[in-house]
Amino acid sequence: MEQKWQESWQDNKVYSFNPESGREVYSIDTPPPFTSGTLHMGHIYNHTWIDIAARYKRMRGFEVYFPQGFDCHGLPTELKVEKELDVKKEDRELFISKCAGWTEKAIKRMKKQFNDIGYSADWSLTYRTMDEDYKKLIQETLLEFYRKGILYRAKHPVLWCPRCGTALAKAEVGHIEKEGRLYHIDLECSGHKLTIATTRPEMMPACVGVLVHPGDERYQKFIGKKAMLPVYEREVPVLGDEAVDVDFGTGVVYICTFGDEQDIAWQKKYNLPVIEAIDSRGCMTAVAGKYAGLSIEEARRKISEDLVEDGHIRKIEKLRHSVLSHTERSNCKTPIELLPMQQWFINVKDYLKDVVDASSEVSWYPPFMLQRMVDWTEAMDWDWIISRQRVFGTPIPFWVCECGQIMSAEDLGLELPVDPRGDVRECSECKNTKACGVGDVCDCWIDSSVTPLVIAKWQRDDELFKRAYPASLRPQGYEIIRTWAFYTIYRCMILTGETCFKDLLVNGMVAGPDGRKMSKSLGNIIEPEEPLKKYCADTIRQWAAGGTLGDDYPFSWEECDHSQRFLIKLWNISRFIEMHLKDYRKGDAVELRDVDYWILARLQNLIGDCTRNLDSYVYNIPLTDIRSFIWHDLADNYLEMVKHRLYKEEIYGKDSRYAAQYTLNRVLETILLLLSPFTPHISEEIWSSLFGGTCSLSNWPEVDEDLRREDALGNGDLLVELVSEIRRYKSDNKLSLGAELELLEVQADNKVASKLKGLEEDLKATGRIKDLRIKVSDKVDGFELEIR
RNA sequence: GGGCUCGUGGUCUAGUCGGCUAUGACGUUGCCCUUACAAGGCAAAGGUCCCCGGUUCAAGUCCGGGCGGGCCCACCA
Repeated sequence: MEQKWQESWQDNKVYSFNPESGREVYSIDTPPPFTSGTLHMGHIYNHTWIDIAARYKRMRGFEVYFPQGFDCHGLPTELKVEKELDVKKEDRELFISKCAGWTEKAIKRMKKQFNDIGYSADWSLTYRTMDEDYKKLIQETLLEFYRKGILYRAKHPVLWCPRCGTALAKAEVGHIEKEGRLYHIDLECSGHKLTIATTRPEMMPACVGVLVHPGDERYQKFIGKKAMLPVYEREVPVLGDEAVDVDFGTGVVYICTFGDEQDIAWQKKYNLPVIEAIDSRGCMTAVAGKYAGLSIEEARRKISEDLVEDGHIRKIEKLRHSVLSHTERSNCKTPIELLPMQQWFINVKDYLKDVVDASSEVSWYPPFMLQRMVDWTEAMDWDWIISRQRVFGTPIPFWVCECGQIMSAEDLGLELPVDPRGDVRECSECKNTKACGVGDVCDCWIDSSVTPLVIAKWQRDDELFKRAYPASLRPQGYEIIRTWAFYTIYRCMILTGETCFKDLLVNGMVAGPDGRKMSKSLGNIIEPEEPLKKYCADTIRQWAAGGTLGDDYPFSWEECDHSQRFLIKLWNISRFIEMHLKDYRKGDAVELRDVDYWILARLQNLIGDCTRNLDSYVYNIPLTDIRSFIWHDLADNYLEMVKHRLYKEEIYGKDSRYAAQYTLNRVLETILLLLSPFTPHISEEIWSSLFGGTCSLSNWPEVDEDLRREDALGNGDLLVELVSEIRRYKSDNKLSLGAELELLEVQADNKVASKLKGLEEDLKATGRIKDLRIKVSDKVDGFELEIR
């Protein structure tokens, strides 16, 4: 029946945002998944949390603003279109339309998957980063950054992926540990051998200096001299610098433009020339002489062979080291080169303190995740390279003339969005028709890092913006704190002067059933189709709710089994209750018994605990508590202890039966409400047949303090304990639980005896006892039983 | 190397402000069809709470040190 409810929710627009309701808006800045064509378990996990939050807040009386967008641009789509549809990038317009078409289909599939788990987003609010409106807004923000002087174009060594043929941001690269070689190469220096150690001999043509530590006695004498490079017969200065590690390799390092970030720092510090030895395809340039045109790996092999042959190599040792590689949002893993290139940048370095301040204003769940943001921000030493040499992306709205003049779409009086690629304009400076539209597109994070503005309709709908910005909640995984969270906080702060969200809910990653990170090589990947085929959505949702804030969480078939069994149990409980509520009429005067007060008191505690936890985005504990209450307190104990009152009105009286009905009705009503955010389908199904109306739009239950009676808790617990003793006796004596007992004699102290006064009837009936005797005795502590 | 985080029966897990016999699930074993449910119920076995030290009347919990995972960052050219 889940599909029935999903369709009903969608068709009747049950969860549509209503700006007229007058309720306080609770807006959710949901993560737009990349449109790969399918959701993975991580999405199921994360978005179930989001949906629980949305459903809970709705029941708490908020007007929940719950859009779901899609992040469309990206290299994987380009690669798929090239391969599957055999369309070439060079045919730009066709290529882009094919990418868009492919993405449309992907979104359709992914949207269905969202609906399959009972996702309560308002699909009329969906945004897609490839839409014209969306690109328009992105370009507006870029122009604003340009006007503020934060967006600039410059030639600078950039992180370059030779395989993907594009510049990358720091956040897109990481280190991969690899087995490499450390080459010890002799250089000639005033009649002596000076031996450098390097992992990259192919960088030799770009060598512009040799460095030693100024305190290193072995090499002090060389400082200020010139060293002769083998093969190239070129002299470079020998310099002394504190940053050289005397213990690594030979303690002599050669600096090349550019081998790593340290080279950039040294080149700047000593004002050394820049030699570009590697081109954008990852091949050696003309300066490499006889190695020109070779790939990096070929050149490395070749030059090391030549150096060995000529006797310049003293030693080659194996070395495990980390290689900067293209690791994020791509399975490319190609080593990164640092190439000086004209690129577009956004100045972040001058705003890092503001980002830290803004991040600190956000309430982080769990709080320690703030530290990750602070660490990342404080370690940031590069501006953000936003240009990508790709095709399917948001174009950068500028024209650059050969003379160096830059003109924005605004300068040209053009309406956004624009696609300047291939467009040539007259330069406003030199008046030549040589201003070419920028051929690059934006980094995907440029698209996605203004989602709080997009959803709140920034500069489009001031009324909505006032109510929906800052977003109430930003849910996301910890792996994109340094990207999505960082960039969003930064850009929205620049654009609005405000921190863009109030609460930041951080989830961990979904691990495989073996507890290890899901990966192809471990063969432990679970696709959502698999569990969704076997279990229903309310089951998967319970699994997802079991995760803890910020922690990685394994997928578990056992947990699904248990969750599924719980649903069946709940179904049977409600069937039982429904059966006994057929003739129940609400509103008559009710005289509750001790056991009734007991279950109702426990229910009040449950409501309080659940509310407290859900308010701080903790889901695993309340779900466990609710399930335990239903299974054990309600089903195992309460139901068994009131059956006699329900079935035998002629013995126990009409009032007693009515009190039990009243209690059952109230308990069932409340637990369905508590469960609704977690298991909306079954809650709705039972609710609709028993109570009418829409469970998930009802008010969240409030604690009734009058029912929170300590004495009722104590009395009920005593009854549970006694019943448990009787069950143990029957179990030990291989009797069925329905077997009648001749005698139960309770020796009780005064305290227990007085508690038992209101429980005798229930004890006798539940235990099937013919003769119940209670004797007050000061010899016992609590109670002692004699059973026959 | 730095930061964060975790370590609880065979496996996973709860444990707030230190407080009685350490929670629950899965699995295992025995028994039982209880006028909702055998996809159930009742019960049993199973623990040096990673180790060492400290604070305290009292430590799984707080502090210090160590060991071992995980994640992030930085790197060694």
